[in-house]
Amino acid sequence: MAFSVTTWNINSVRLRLPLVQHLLETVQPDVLCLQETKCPNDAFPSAAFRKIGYEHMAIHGQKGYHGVAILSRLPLSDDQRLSYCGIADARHVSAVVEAPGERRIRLHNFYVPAGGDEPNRDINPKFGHKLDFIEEMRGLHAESELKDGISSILVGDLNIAPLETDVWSHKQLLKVVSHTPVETENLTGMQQGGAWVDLIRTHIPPEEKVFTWWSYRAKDWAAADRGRRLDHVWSSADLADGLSKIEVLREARGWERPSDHVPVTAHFDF
DNA sequence: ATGGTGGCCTAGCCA
Repeated sequence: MAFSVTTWNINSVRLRLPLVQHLLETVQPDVLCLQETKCPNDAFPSAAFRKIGYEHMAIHGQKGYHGVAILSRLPLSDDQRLSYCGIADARHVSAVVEAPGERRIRLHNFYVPAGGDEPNRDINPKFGHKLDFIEEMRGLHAESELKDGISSILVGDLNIAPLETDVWSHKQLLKVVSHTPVETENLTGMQQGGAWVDLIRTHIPPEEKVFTWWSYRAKDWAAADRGRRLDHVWSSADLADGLSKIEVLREARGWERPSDHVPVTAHFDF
């Protein structure tokens, strides 16, 4: 039984609607999780997605900033929108997908705060917010619903590149927000404490560099290749064995009017 | 080198 899920920080779903449609028509994932939709719920382009077979949606948007959405060809149920750090930002949406083989999977879709420029919470409240957000995410466990027969997948733009090979230069980025030790330790601590499996890294060995984001500010993003792996696909251990392929769509960074993030797809064969 | 580019809330934030 095949099942696939894609995560993509789209940086405005309305501006890049044609790119999302192209992805859905070519990659054809069962589920697409978007971040930074930057779109209030009543302006979300639901009809366009329904028209190409993605009839089930769980959206959590707000005006101008953040925003997450789950689009699915398979039925969704029990959607939830969690609030972190007591702030009502649209940074999380979750739903249970009815996957093939009567498998039920809880999908969590996150947009973690970027954290500002200065990696010091005493002078930069955004960095403190990011650390607190990750700390609160520790409460989310991969096996929390397994007793009810529900497996878990956590995806999204976590804005942290944990491994040395998740950035173009480990040394040069140690003091750059997204790759500081306090962030990377907190993120890997969350994986261990919550028993999440980093699916990208089960298929791409830690010796190999892998990036999902390249800054808009580079003159030539491909030539410089100064990327970071900010986007993640994690799962509960019971699903990890079923992973058949991980696809990081690097070419999407070269599309017309691209997002600065590329889609990552996990293919399962249960 | 303290820039650079891009999106939305028109112009200052945020990434």
